[in-house]
Amino acid sequence: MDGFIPVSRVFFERNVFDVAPTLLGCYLERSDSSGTVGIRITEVEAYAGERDPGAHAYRGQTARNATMFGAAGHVYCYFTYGLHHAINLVTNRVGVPYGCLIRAGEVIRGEGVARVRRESARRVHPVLPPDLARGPGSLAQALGVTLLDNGADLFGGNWRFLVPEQQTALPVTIGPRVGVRGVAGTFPWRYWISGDPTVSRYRSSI
DNA sequence: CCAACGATTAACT
DNA sequence: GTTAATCGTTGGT
Repeated sequence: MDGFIPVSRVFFERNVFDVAPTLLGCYLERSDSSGTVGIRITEVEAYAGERDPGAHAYRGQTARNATMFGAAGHVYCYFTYGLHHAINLVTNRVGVPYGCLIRAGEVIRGEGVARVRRESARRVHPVLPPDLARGPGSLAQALGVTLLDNGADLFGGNWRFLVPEQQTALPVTIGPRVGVRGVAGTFPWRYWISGDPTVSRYRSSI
Protein backbone atom coordinates (compact mmCIF):
# COMPACT_ATOMS: atom_id res chain seq x y z
CA MET A 1 0.00 0.00 0.00
CA ASP A 2 1.49 3.30 -1.13
CA GLY A 3 2.56 5.68 1.58
CA PHE A 4 2.75 3.05 4.31
CA ILE A 5 5.58 0.86 5.60
CA PRO A 6 5.72 -2.27 7.78
CA VAL A 7 6.46 -2.13 11.47
CA SER A 8 7.35 -4.82 13.99
CA ARG A 9 5.27 -6.22 16.82
CA VAL A 10 7.24 -3.95 19.17
CA PHE A 11 4.91 -1.18 18.03
CA PHE A 12 2.15 -2.81 20.07
CA GLU A 13 4.31 -3.83 23.04
CA ARG A 14 3.90 -0.43 24.66
CA ASN A 15 1.54 1.23 27.07
CA VAL A 16 -1.94 1.40 25.56
CA PHE A 17 -2.02 5.18 26.03
CA ASP A 18 1.13 5.49 23.94
CA VAL A 19 -0.16 3.12 21.28
CA ALA A 20 -3.69 4.55 20.91
CA PRO A 21 -2.87 7.99 19.45
CA THR A 22 -0.14 6.57 17.23
CA LEU A 23 -2.66 4.20 15.63
CA LEU A 24 -4.34 7.20 14.00
CA GLY A 25 -3.40 7.40 10.33
CA CYS A 26 -2.14 3.80 10.26
CA TYR A 27 -3.30 1.18 7.77
CA LEU A 28 -5.24 -1.93 8.80
CA GLU A 29 -6.14 -4.60 6.27
CA ARG A 30 -8.01 -7.89 6.30
CA SER A 31 -8.24 -10.40 3.47
CA ASP A 32 -10.40 -13.43 2.86
CA SER A 33 -11.81 -15.33 -0.09
CA SER A 34 -14.32 -12.55 -0.76
CA GLY A 35 -11.63 -9.89 -1.06
CA THR A 36 -9.30 -7.46 0.66
CA VAL A 37 -10.34 -4.30 2.46
CA GLY A 38 -7.92 -1.81 3.99
CA ILE A 39 -8.64 1.24 6.13
CA ARG A 40 -6.78 4.26 7.36
CA ILE A 41 -7.59 4.42 11.07
CA THR A 42 -9.31 7.66 12.11
CA GLU A 43 -10.79 6.94 15.57
CA VAL A 44 -9.72 4.67 18.44
CA GLU A 45 -10.39 4.14 22.14
CA ALA A 46 -8.03 2.84 24.82
CA TYR A 47 -9.19 0.14 27.25
CA ALA A 48 -7.01 -0.46 30.28
CA GLY A 49 -7.95 -3.79 31.81
CA GLU A 50 -8.06 -3.97 35.57
CA ARG A 51 -7.67 -0.17 35.86
CA ASP A 52 -10.72 0.41 33.69
CA PRO A 53 -14.32 -0.27 34.82
CA GLY A 54 -15.37 0.17 31.19
CA ALA A 55 -13.16 -2.65 29.93
CA HIS A 56 -14.23 -6.22 29.25
CA ALA A 57 -11.14 -7.36 31.15
CA TYR A 58 -12.01 -5.34 34.26
CA ARG A 59 -13.36 -8.37 36.12
CA GLY A 60 -10.56 -10.68 35.05
CA GLN A 61 -10.07 -13.23 32.34
CA THR A 62 -12.98 -15.10 30.78
CA ALA A 63 -13.30 -17.29 27.72
CA ARG A 64 -14.58 -14.30 25.81
CA ASN A 65 -11.81 -11.83 26.60
CA ALA A 66 -8.85 -14.24 26.78
CA THR A 67 -7.24 -12.76 23.67
CA MET A 68 -6.77 -9.46 25.52
CA PHE A 69 -4.56 -11.28 28.02
CA GLY A 70 -2.35 -12.69 25.27
CA ALA A 71 0.47 -11.24 23.22
CA ALA A 72 0.43 -7.78 21.64
CA GLY A 73 -0.30 -7.34 17.98
CA HIS A 74 -3.28 -9.69 17.93
CA VAL A 75 -6.94 -9.00 17.16
CA TYR A 76 -9.46 -9.25 20.00
CA CYS A 77 -12.84 -9.65 18.32
CA TYR A 78 -16.14 -9.82 20.19
CA PHE A 79 -19.81 -9.97 19.37
CA THR A 80 -22.31 -7.64 21.00
CA TYR A 81 -25.92 -6.41 20.92
CA GLY A 82 -26.81 -9.69 19.24
CA LEU A 83 -25.70 -8.43 15.85
CA HIS A 84 -22.43 -6.49 15.82
CA HIS A 85 -18.76 -7.41 15.88
CA ALA A 86 -15.99 -5.10 17.06
CA ILE A 87 -12.22 -5.37 17.07
CA ASN A 88 -9.45 -4.32 19.42
CA LEU A 89 -5.74 -4.44 18.77
CA VAL A 90 -4.04 -5.97 21.80
CA THR A 91 -1.17 -3.97 23.32
CA ASN A 92 1.42 -4.33 26.07
CA ARG A 93 2.75 -7.72 27.16
CA VAL A 94 1.25 -11.11 27.92
CA GLY A 95 -0.93 -10.97 31.01
CA VAL A 96 -1.70 -7.25 30.70
CA PRO A 97 -5.16 -7.10 29.08
CA TYR A 98 -4.95 -3.67 27.45
CA GLY A 99 -6.08 -2.89 23.95
CA CYS A 100 -7.41 -0.32 21.51
CA LEU A 101 -10.92 -0.45 20.08
CA ILE A 102 -10.79 0.53 16.42
CA ARG A 103 -13.88 2.73 16.07
CA ALA A 104 -13.63 4.22 12.61
CA GLY A 105 -11.57 4.41 9.47
CA GLU A 106 -11.43 5.57 5.89
CA VAL A 107 -11.64 2.71 3.41
CA ILE A 108 -8.63 3.16 1.08
CA ARG A 109 -8.49 -0.30 -0.44
CA GLY A 110 -11.29 -2.62 -1.55
CA GLU A 111 -14.07 -0.05 -1.47
CA GLY A 112 -16.14 -2.16 -3.84
CA VAL A 113 -15.97 -5.15 -1.51
CA ALA A 114 -16.75 -2.94 1.48
CA ARG A 115 -19.79 -1.47 -0.26
CA VAL A 116 -21.20 -4.92 -0.92
CA ARG A 117 -20.70 -5.87 2.73
CA ARG A 118 -22.21 -2.58 3.86
CA GLU A 119 -25.26 -2.58 1.67
CA SER A 120 -27.32 -0.85 4.34
CA ALA A 121 -24.97 2.14 4.22
CA ARG A 122 -25.50 2.69 0.54
CA ARG A 123 -28.34 5.18 0.64
CA VAL A 124 -26.57 7.87 2.67
CA HIS A 125 -25.79 10.12 -0.29
CA PRO A 126 -25.85 9.63 -4.05
CA VAL A 127 -22.36 11.07 -4.61
CA LEU A 128 -20.38 11.11 -1.38
CA PRO A 129 -18.92 7.83 -0.12
CA PRO A 130 -21.24 5.97 2.27
CA ASP A 131 -20.42 5.41 5.91
CA LEU A 132 -18.45 2.27 5.23
CA ALA A 133 -16.42 2.10 8.42
CA ARG A 134 -17.91 4.72 10.71
CA GLY A 135 -18.39 3.16 14.13
CA PRO A 136 -16.96 -0.13 15.42
CA GLY A 137 -19.77 -2.34 14.16
CA SER A 138 -19.74 -0.79 10.71
CA LEU A 139 -15.95 -1.01 10.52
CA ALA A 140 -15.98 -4.69 11.42
CA GLN A 141 -18.65 -5.32 8.81
CA ALA A 142 -16.67 -3.50 6.11
CA LEU A 143 -13.59 -5.58 6.90
CA GLY A 144 -15.64 -8.79 6.86
CA VAL A 145 -14.76 -9.65 10.46
CA THR A 146 -16.31 -12.69 12.18
CA LEU A 147 -15.63 -14.31 15.54
CA LEU A 148 -13.17 -16.55 13.73
CA ASP A 149 -10.90 -13.49 13.62
CA ASN A 150 -10.61 -13.44 17.39
CA GLY A 151 -6.95 -14.07 18.20
CA ALA A 152 -5.72 -13.39 14.66
CA ASP A 153 -2.15 -12.17 14.35
CA LEU A 154 -1.52 -8.80 12.69
CA PHE A 155 1.91 -10.08 11.68
CA GLY A 156 1.20 -13.07 9.49
CA GLY A 157 -2.06 -14.52 8.29
CA ASN A 158 -4.83 -12.58 6.61
CA TRP A 159 -4.35 -9.33 8.53
CA ARG A 160 -1.82 -6.61 7.82
CA PHE A 161 -0.83 -3.50 9.74
CA LEU A 162 1.29 -0.66 8.35
CA VAL A 163 2.35 2.76 9.61
CA PRO A 164 2.60 5.98 7.59
CA GLU A 165 5.82 6.34 5.63
CA GLN A 166 6.00 10.05 6.42
CA GLN A 167 5.80 10.91 10.09
CA THR A 168 3.37 13.77 9.94
CA ALA A 169 1.85 15.32 13.05
CA LEU A 170 -1.86 14.64 12.68
CA PRO A 171 -4.32 16.95 14.45
CA VAL A 172 -5.73 14.77 17.21
CA THR A 173 -8.73 15.43 19.42
CA ILE A 174 -9.21 13.59 22.72
CA GLY A 175 -12.51 13.02 24.50
CA PRO A 176 -14.71 10.63 26.47
CA ARG A 177 -15.35 7.17 25.09
CA VAL A 178 -18.65 6.22 23.50
CA GLY A 179 -21.09 3.82 25.12
CA VAL A 180 -19.14 3.56 28.37
CA ARG A 181 -21.27 4.19 31.44
CA GLY A 182 -20.34 5.12 34.97
CA VAL A 183 -17.16 6.88 36.04
CA ALA A 184 -15.22 5.17 33.27
CA GLY A 185 -17.37 7.09 30.80
CA THR A 186 -15.67 10.29 31.96
CA PHE A 187 -12.16 9.09 31.14
CA PRO A 188 -10.85 10.93 28.04
CA TRP A 189 -9.57 7.79 26.40
CA ARG A 190 -10.96 8.30 22.88
CA TYR A 191 -8.70 9.67 20.16
CA TRP A 192 -9.68 10.80 16.69
CA ILE A 193 -8.27 12.76 13.78
CA SER A 194 -9.68 16.27 14.21
CA GLY A 195 -12.46 17.08 11.78
CA ASP A 196 -12.20 13.81 9.86
CA PRO A 197 -15.57 13.01 8.23
CA THR A 198 -15.20 9.27 8.77
CA VAL A 199 -15.17 9.61 12.57
CA SER A 200 -18.30 8.21 14.19
CA ARG A 201 -21.07 10.69 14.77
CA TYR A 202 -21.79 9.32 18.19
CA ARG A 203 -20.79 11.28 21.23
CA SER A 204 -20.22 10.64 24.87
CA SER A 205 -22.87 8.58 26.63
CA ILE A 206 -22.31 10.26 30.01
C1' DC B 1 -30.54 -22.99 34.81
C1' DC B 2 -32.06 -18.45 33.55
C1' DA B 3 -32.68 -13.45 33.12
C1' DA B 4 -30.46 -9.24 31.98
C1' DC B 5 -27.77 -6.60 29.12
C1' DG B 6 -24.11 -4.81 26.07
C1' DA B 7 -17.20 -0.89 23.95
C1' DT B 8 -24.17 -0.55 18.42
C1' DT B 9 -26.68 0.50 14.26
C1' DA B 10 -30.28 2.04 11.31
C1' DA B 11 -34.80 3.38 10.86
C1' DC B 12 -38.17 5.62 12.94
C1' DT B 13 -40.95 10.14 14.75
C1' DG C 1 -34.45 12.29 19.94
C1' DT C 2 -36.15 7.57 20.39
C1' DT C 3 -36.26 2.72 19.75
C1' DA C 4 -36.42 -2.09 17.75
C1' DA C 5 -33.44 -5.66 16.41
C1' DT C 6 -30.97 -9.69 18.28
C1' DC C 7 -27.96 -13.28 20.90
C1' DG C 8 -23.58 -14.65 23.30
C1' DT C 9 -21.69 -13.82 27.67
C1' DT C 10 -22.05 -13.12 32.28
C1' DG C 11 -23.32 -13.51 36.92
C1' DG C 12 -26.62 -14.59 40.11
C1' DT C 13 -29.97 -18.43 41.57
